[in-house]
Amino acid sequence: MRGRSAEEVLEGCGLKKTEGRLRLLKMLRLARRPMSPDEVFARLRGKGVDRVTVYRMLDAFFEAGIVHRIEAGGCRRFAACGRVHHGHCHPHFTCRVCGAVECLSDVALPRVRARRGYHVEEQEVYVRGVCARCSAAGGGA
Amino acid sequence: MRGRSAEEVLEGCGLKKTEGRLRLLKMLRLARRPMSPDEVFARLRGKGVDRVTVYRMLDAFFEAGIVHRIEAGGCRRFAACGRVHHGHCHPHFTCRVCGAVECLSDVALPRVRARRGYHVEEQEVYVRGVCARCSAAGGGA
DNA sequence: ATGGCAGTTGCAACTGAGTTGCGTTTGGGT
DNA sequence: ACCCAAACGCAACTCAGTTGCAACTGCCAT
Repeated sequence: MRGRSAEEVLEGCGLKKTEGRLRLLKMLRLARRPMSPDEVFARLRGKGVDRVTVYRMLDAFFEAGIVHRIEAGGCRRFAACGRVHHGHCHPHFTCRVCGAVECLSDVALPRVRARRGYHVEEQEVYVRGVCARCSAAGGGA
Repeated sequence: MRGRSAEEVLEGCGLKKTEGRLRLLKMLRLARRPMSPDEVFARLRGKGVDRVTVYRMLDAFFEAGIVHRIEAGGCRRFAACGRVHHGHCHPHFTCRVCGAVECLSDVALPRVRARRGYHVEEQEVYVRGVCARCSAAGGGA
């Protein structure tokens, strides 16, 4: 996925290249961290994009596998952080102080072994704590 | 915590022993699997317990550390599954077919190492798939 | 035992994320 | 250029969870 333009990515998965989608996809790729639908909507405000459309675009991206979805921080978040597909997973870190969410793409993820008879399909790991910036600012106290 | 009566548990953490709390705590301990506030409310229906009170009792139990809270399956769930305290964690399994959630208390949980400067406080692991019963019934197909 | 009060509860109204229905617009294949 | 499924905007709705407030009740001190 990295190295391909937003246009190519949309084309490659059969999604129409509308102005809103291109804008959203580029935004997510630049953000490099999971964004909530609300954050997305706030940034698109004034561009004539509806709240519902944001949800639908994000869902479409997720369905197409070009974005991954996490549930951290009380609401859903979406991220385009390379090599994304269904079932893919890496840990996500949520800062208790500033609320920021990050993908720990570089952290190895040990898979839980299934119990007898169980069929594991995907796995998510959420880590909560204080991020480096807030720690340095004494926010962890 | 195991081996102590519900009354002793409440007493031990400074919570008043009201009829509703005792009933709820006993229910959670018998359930042995995470229950959503709604499931709890459904079971207490007719007992004159308000929906808001259910939320508040669950929060109080969680604050007191006698119950743990997970976010699996789109809504919050609470479980009293022994040896519970803040920051404690074990994987939780959600069945894609029947929606049931289980604690995998017996599964070893490898901890994610923090990045430089980060301060990890708690970690949750969610596993999604098909449970043994649904697999056997062919639900995973 | 009883009096007081902080902790707890019930009710009603609210919030905020996400969904649904439907009529209109538009990308892109022919 | 034409057409139609896909995409969009709007409005109204659902559902989980929260807040404010008045009434009630464990439980501790007297």
